[in-house]
Parts: sequence; structure tokens; C-alpha cells
Amino acid sequence: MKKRVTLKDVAEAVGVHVSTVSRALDPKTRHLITAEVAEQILKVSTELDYRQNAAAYSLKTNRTRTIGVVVPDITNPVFPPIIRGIEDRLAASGYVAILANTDGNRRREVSITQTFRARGVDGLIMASVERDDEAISRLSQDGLPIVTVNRQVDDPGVSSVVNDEDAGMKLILGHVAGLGHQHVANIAGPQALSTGTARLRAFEHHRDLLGLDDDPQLIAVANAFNDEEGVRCAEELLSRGVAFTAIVCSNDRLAIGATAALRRRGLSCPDDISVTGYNDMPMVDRLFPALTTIRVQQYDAGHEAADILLEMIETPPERRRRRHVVLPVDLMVRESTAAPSKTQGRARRARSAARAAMADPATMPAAE
Amino acid sequence: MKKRVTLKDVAEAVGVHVSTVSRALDPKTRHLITAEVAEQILKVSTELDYRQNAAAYSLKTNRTRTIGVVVPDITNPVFPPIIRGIEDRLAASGYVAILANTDGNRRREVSITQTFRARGVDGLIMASVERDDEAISRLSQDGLPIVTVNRQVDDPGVSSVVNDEDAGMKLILGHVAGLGHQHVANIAGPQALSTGTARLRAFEHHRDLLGLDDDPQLIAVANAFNDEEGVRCAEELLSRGVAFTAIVCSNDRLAIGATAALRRRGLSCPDDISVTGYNDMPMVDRLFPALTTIRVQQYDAGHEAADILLEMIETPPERRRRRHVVLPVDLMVRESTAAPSKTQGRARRARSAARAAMADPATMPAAE
DNA sequence: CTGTTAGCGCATTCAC
DNA sequence: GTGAATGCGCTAACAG
Repeated sequence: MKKRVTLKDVAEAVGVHVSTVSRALDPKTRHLITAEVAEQILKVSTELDYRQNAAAYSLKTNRTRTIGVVVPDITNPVFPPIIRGIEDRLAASGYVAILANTDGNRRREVSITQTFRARGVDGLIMASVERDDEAISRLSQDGLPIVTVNRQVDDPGVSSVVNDEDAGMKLILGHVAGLGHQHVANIAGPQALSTGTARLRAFEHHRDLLGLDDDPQLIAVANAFNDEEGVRCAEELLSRGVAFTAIVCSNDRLAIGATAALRRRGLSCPDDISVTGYNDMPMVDRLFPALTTIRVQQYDAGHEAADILLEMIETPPERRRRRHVVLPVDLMVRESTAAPSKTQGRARRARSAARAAMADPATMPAAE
Repeated sequence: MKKRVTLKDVAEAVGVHVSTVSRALDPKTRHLITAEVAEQILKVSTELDYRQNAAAYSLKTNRTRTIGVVVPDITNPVFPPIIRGIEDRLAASGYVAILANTDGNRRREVSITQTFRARGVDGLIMASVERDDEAISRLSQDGLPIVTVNRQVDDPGVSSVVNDEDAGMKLILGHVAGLGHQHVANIAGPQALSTGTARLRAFEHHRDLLGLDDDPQLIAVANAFNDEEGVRCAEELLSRGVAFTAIVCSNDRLAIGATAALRRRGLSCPDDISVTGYNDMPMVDRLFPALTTIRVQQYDAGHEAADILLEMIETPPERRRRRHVVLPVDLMVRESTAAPSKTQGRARRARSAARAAMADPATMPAAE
């Protein structure tokens, strides 16, 4: 491997001192140098293809231009766009991201943040937090810039970028109610996650505003945002014996599970029961039936989170301000919702039973 | 932000010299230290929560325990499992990954590898290479450990981990031929990518071994691994007027596009024409029709690539050996393949025309 | 076995 | 405006 060219090499080539080169290369201190000398230094340094040694820079300045990104699982389709948004924004400012997966495991999260801190990250973007995450609050209070994406912690001191859950539920319920549904069930997400509680709260709120059936038996709470829990909760709802013609799910995976559960029971979606998701994951427009859902702006969320974080990093700790950004969402109406059938007819049910043979949900775990 | 505890702090607390602490903390040099002293140092250092300063370590040793991972686009579902495999392996050895997306742009790839080199990465894992990528060959010859995943460069000097394309095509063609198809079309991938050429070569090879129709008109070459190209190639095949009852596609996205194109023409899959994919992307088991495809071991590929890279890093440059690992693949038979219909009947075509109204392919670009 | 010394490449304070 | 000197925290060669 070729030897790297250092400031010293450039200094010797130009015939000036190292510190002069250092100043000339930094836009902030360039004005201290005679214009011609600076120009010459710049020229030679590009000729020699000089690159600042990141380790030396970090050791000296205590800044790494590296930020840590923590997600539950990069394999969950919700996260790649967020990460992409983060990286695009970071790259524009010469920062890079180091990435880690927690699998929703609290202990791993702690050990990861410690590793990242040892690496001297300038900040953290967390997509994996639970509502009561004290470790994050503490790190944040210690002065480490942190912003959460997609989710947030209850502590309002930690900056966040989230989607407008209230607006999303309003759109979904408005759509479903508009189709004529009066008895709408809800599969809520884990209440340890802000997305879970916010969407449940919004569901209840707009359900009441719209005058829909508010029987608490119409709500089932999932323990995770995955297919299996969608299946379990749908079965639970069906077994309770309360009548409903639509199920609003707190995310797409729950909806996929719920749809599969209906199918197994010989019920058709949307003929017998409408189902909605949340997130608009890739490919849900190609499912059978194509899923009506809420599109959230994952890329923008990541981009914005990185933007806020960089701003925090460049602001002296005492002047830093927490920020909470809420991004707008869109309703995607597809095939999984329809007007409630008056008859709940046999013919329909028979037809849908034929489909019931189709595959069970993949057993991929997921959280968001 | 609390002040970080350094070797010096530990040394003072224990009452020994910094270098003693340094040695005691490194498993490789620990044996040089009296057992009791070492134990005491270990104890104090955990009490104080000492963490090695990564920048100082790097500056001194010229190693960063950081490796660069370059993918075309993390948003393409093929890559997250690979990345996850890489990270899990790296984490086990105390390494971290920094990630960047090229969007298949050669210039970006070069600039990214330069950035990474400036950051002093210990090695590179490239999922984005084209066959004739000279920049990579050069870097590799310069002594920078590099391994490509999923794809490979033509230069055999660069280590790689790929899937068994020949076996995959053999499985697919065996399955299709076994169903009774004699005239099998192929939508091949971009020939600038090793996956594209390898799968095409394998297709031709096994087509001939099986005695299938070898009309060159049955092959269409896509310019990218995405839905639109799948549509375009399927239409091209149909417009050529050659008869076929199955289309073998070089990846899942092409297959999705091809299926959509058939549908628009009022043709049903698999009733009129069978379609196969390649990769077994998430969710393709839930499409309509669920896609018959080849499952490749993305996670394992990433894991193995990281493993090889770490081994290279720990081997002195002159003793390093190139390695080429080929991972086995599996056939996933689902609903998109069936025996060829003798009649190509009107009734069938009418029925499938009803489905033709369904959504067009999403306009997401993709490469693999 | 342990302490001493040097220096990795850089930014920055202090002289001039 | 520029050069000289210092030290960030660590490892490694050398000395004892």
C-alpha cells in the first residue's frame, strides 16, 4: 500500500512550514495566509493528492465527522430509506455513518452506544428507541447530540423526527368511515414504542370524532410489529365475537398477518372485511389484495434527522435547542378496502375460501 | 460531555505506568505482565469504564478497525441482508462498517473509495462492482484488502463471494423443463455485471443440456435489474413473434416487470406463460402470483465476505491469498410456474384479461 | 517484568 | 503572515 501523503510532504514540496499548509487548507483559517501562497499550497496539495488523516484530526480536535446510526434491524424494509436519507445528508457535509442493529434488544442498544462513544462519534441517530429509554436521555444530557427518527422517547429533551401519526390515522379512519364502515377494529402496535401509542391514541380520537363504534373489545394490542402478531390479534378479535367490517392496523406487517388470518378463516379481504396498513412498505402495492395504507416519508425523515443532528453538532452545547419535527403523511387507497357488504353472503365466503389455501405469513420478525 | 478516561487515568489509579496498562489490556501482550498486576489493572479499568481512544489507536497503528461497505443502493431489498451479515461478522471482531451508496454510478464509486481510503479503512467490501472495474483492481494491487460480494470483477486477483449461478439456473431450468416447457424465453440481466453474464451463460448451457429450443430470439437482454426493463424485455419477446410458454428472468424485479407486461397483454401467469425470478427478495412469496425463484443466501454471503476480509487484514500482504467462495442456492417453487397449457384457450385469456387492470410496476430503479 | 522514550499527523498557541 | 513548539492518547522499541 502506497504511503499516504501528509501535511509535511506538502510543506516540503512548497517550501513552507507545516502549519502554514494546515492553515491554507482550512477554509476557516485560509485568510491568515497570503493569497498567492495559499493558492500554491492548494495546487500542490491536490497534485500530490493530499488527504487529511482522519485519525490525527480526530485525536487533535476530538471530532470524528462520524455519526452512529442505530436501527432495530436493517433487514426491515422500513429502515433502508431512512438510512439512505441520513447518509445522503451526512455525505454532503463530509460526515460518514457507522451502523448497528439492536434487534430490539435493550442490552445490545446500550453496548452499541458505548462502542460508538468509544469510537468518538460526534452524534447519534436512533431509530430503535423505546419510550422510556433512560440511557438515551442520559447520553443526551451528557451533551452528546442525539436525534431519534421514526420513534421518540417520552423525554421531550431528546430531539426527534417523526411522522404525523394523528393525521395518518385521521386519513385512514376518514377513508374507512367514508366507505360506510361503522364497526372498525384496531390492531394496535406495542405500547412500549411511541409509534404504537401515538397511533392508538389517534385511532381512539378520530374514531370518536367520527362517531364510530367505540367498543373497547374492538381493540387488540400487538406485542411486536410483525406478521405473527397480526395473525394472533386478528384471531383474537374474531374470537371475541364482536362484529366489525374493517380492521385498521398499526403497520403494514400487522395488516399482512391480519389478512392471512382472515383468509384462513375463509373470509375475504376486502369483500368481507377491509384491512388497512401503515407505512407503505415496498411491495405492499403488489400484494393480493394491494394494501390500502399510509405512506410515510422515510427518506425525508432520515435526511431531516441528519440535518438536525449536524446543526446540533455545530452549535456549542449551551446554545443547543431540542427540536421536534413532524412530517406529513399520505393516504394510499388500494384494493384492501371496500364498502362493507350488507349480506356477508355465502357466495362471497365460498369464493374467498378458495384463496385460503394461499401461503401463511413469512416468519420474519419485525419492529419499526 | 464527561471527560473520557484514558490510559493515564487508569495508570494513576493503579499506580503503574501507562505502558503497563496498555500491555495488560491487550490480550496479546498480557502475558508480559504479572498476573496479579494485570488483574488489578483490568479491574480498575472496568471500574473506571475505560475505553480505548480509537483515534489515538489508529494514529499509532495505522489501523482503524473500520471497513468500508459500498453498495449500489441500500434501498434495494437484496442488500440489507448482505449488510447485516457483514456487520454481524465485523462486530464479533470489534470492527465497524461505514456505508455508502453509488447508485451504480462509477464516478461516485471512485470518489467514495477515495473518501474511505482517506478515512483509513482497513478494507473494502464492494457489492457494487462492474466486471471491468479497474479502479478496484488497482486498489487491490496496492495492497488494500478488498472482497466483492454478490458480484465479482473479471480480474481474478480480487477476492469474491458469489452465489452459484450455474446451479441456480440448472434448478430453474430443470424445474421448468420438468413441467413440460420446451420453448423457454430468457430475460437476461445487464452484461456489464457478473451476475448478468453468469446467469445468461448458465441459461444457455443448461438449455442446451436439456435439449430445449435454442432460438436466439428467445433471449432478451435487460439494461438494468429493474421492473421497467422487465416490462420492456417481455414486450420485446412477445413482439418478436417467437412462441414460448415460459420466461426465465435473471432476477425477481425483471420477473415482476415481465408478469405485469403479460397481464397488460391479457395473458395470465402461470396459465398462459410461466415466469421465474432469481434472488427470492422479501415479499415475492406474497405477490400474485407468488413467484417461483432461486433463493440466494444473502446474509451468509455478507458474513462470509466479512470473514474473508478480516482474514486478509490479519495476514501480512505478501502472504495474502485471493479467495473465491461460491455459495449454494435453493429453488423455491411457488405459483408463477405451471405446466404449459396445450390450448392457450380463449377462456383462460379472457379471465386473465380481467386481472390486466391491476397496477403497473412501481417505478423503483434497481440493480443488484 | 516494568518504566522510559519516541512519534504517529494534525491543529493551535505563542513567538517573531 | 509565518515558523516553532506542544500535545491529543496510544503502542512499540528499548532500557533497565
